[in-house]
Amino acid sequence: MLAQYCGPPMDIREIAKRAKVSTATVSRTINRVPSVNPQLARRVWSVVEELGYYPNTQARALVSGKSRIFGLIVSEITNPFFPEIVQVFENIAVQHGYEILLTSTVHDPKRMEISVRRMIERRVEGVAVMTFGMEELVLEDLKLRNVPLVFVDVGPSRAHVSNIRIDYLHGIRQAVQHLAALRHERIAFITGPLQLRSAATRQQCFLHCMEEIGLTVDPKLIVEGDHTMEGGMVAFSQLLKQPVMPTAVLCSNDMTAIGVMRRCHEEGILIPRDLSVVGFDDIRMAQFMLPPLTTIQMSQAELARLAFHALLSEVQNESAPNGAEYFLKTSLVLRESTGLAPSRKSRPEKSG
Amino acid sequence: MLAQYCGPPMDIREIAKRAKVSTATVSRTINRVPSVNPQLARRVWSVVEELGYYPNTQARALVSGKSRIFGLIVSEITNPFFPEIVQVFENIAVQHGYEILLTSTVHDPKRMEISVRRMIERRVEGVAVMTFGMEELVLEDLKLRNVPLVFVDVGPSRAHVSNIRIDYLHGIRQAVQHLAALRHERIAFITGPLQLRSAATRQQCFLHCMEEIGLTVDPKLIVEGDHTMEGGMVAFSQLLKQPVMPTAVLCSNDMTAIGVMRRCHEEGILIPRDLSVVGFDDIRMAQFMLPPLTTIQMSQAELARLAFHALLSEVQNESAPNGAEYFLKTSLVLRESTGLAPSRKSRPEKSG
DNA sequence: CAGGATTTCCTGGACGTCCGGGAAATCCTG
DNA sequence: CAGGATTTCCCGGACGTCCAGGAAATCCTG
Repeated sequence: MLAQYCGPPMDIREIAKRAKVSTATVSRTINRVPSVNPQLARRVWSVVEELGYYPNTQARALVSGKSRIFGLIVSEITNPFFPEIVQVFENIAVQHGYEILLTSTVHDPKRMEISVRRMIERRVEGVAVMTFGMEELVLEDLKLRNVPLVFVDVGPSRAHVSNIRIDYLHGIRQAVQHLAALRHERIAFITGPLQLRSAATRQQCFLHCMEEIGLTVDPKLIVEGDHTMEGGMVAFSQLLKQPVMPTAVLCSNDMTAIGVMRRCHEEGILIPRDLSVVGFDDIRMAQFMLPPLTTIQMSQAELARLAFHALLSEVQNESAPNGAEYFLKTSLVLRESTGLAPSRKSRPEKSG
Repeated sequence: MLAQYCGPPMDIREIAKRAKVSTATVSRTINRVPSVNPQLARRVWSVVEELGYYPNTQARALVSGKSRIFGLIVSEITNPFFPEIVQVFENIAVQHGYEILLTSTVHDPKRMEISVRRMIERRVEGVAVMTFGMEELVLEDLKLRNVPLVFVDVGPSRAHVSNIRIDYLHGIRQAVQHLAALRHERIAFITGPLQLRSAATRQQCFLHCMEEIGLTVDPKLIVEGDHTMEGGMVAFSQLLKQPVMPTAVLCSNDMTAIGVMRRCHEEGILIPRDLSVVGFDDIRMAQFMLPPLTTIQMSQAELARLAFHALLSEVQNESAPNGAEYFLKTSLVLRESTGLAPSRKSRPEKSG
């Protein structure tokens, strides 16, 4: 039970006084150093529980030089892609006694700069940069201080800088071949913002996979989106202006695909009867769409796990001399937004 | 420009030495105390910039007794309701020089307990509890320490405990009257988990508003959901078993409504032709649905703002003696998931 | 130029914790 | 029971910063 004691000096000294031992003994007790007399330890513990004493992390951090905080930089928490990353990252962090300092730069360099400053001031032990290819200059500050970093896709090979390389090709190839198997030939691609390394890579993979199976890509069927739903709608509107419609659209991410679906709904285009749609990311929302979205999965949970362990092994000095590399696969998950290509003459009816 | 200097002791002492002043002067300089000679100040600043020095927050916290951290407890980050709260809360916090310690108890008391412990260890200056009516026992620990708290809906009137009271009635009344105006009479309600204070209140408001305009509520049309999409699907399946279908469904939150829409899609029930659906929360996803979901808005941004400022005025000792109260309105936003009630004769057929 | 009033700076301690070195207590051995 | 080897504990200092109080330098006034 917690006592009524409320006086300010609820510190290790107070505990020591009440347990009639020195502060050092209290310290060793709560840190479970074995060389402390069990009887004393019990006395200490009982006082600790009675007073509801919790050690002061900042004091600990100060003397140990370890803040036990990791920074986590994402581009936008409200982007449905990120919450699960945050969730999983936080879970694991807590399990390992770490706290996380979360920041969402809303693609704003100034916010990025501020957040880097915050992280340095709090003396984070490492930072996971989940912005997918925005190689930010401000991060130089962190590198100079030898703060371990982990990037996705883009990141220099350097000491204390790890990288998670994503195998976009695998999932995209599956998607393209899936569409091809369904007799699709005019396959459109809506890209992300091309300054994003990951978005550029996805496009290249698409082109590569099409070529691989001998399908030609009409350049007019490649349009640029911005990874938002609105961008997806706009991009798809452009596609609608084409003399010959594509029969399938592959999107650089799920939000784009959702925009496409929305636009289709407005236009009375039925998915998958008239058009097949494939997304990328497999955000949770994808399975909630009507129809549920076929998409290429890139496990957010796994990504978070990799990022955390990359940082953890850096701080535990198990680091590779020149930055470790981790790999994450992507793969197609089939749902209901893809179907047989409509024949050019007569549109086949959806069979139940 | 940052120097190549990388030695560990990058502290206030190092700056003092290089600027040939005492540490106190450096401290006062970076804290912008006016009583420092401008010439010295410039010398200090130039050294600070040159070395890229950032003061150590934990040392500051230790001596000042202020961690400049607020805790933020949400039920689930992956629940689309919360990311925007987190986003806005974080924004304002940073503007005020605060950091946030985020925790999502996944409705797990043990996780809640751990997170409270983490917060106490980091000596948070206040905690916003955004779990909507889970009055948690573990929070006693925080109250005992006089840590300012802010709750939504539920929370004792006590010193250092503020409350945000949500006016559910306003929005729900608008929704009910909107449906009534569209000739709906058999209106169903899918509740949330009833141990949640906010969910129970929403249900009561619904009943009240129906009675208010002389509509009777068939008890069979009140079914319990759990605020998830799956729960919404199950609940709606129950409604489908009724001899007479409702013509409209009001849901305790948007995810539930999305579940209903999904089930309708499977059953070939067209929204809004055969059934009108209204959600609650106005999460961003609501406008992405097909058709876009009519829902009752409870501004997440405003909620976050209120919560932050409640804590801020507590730490600034502008606190009301017995806990302040804040109020947040709700109101209907019309989209496309509601329409005229279908005539009573023709029941919607399953279209295959 | 003396004397006091200000301004401006520095010294020394404190915040809460942990660590190294050494002192005291305990045990074992002969 | 003496002597040494362990175990178990305490004292003093340190982490990086801020603050109180006092010393030094500067200014003003008569």
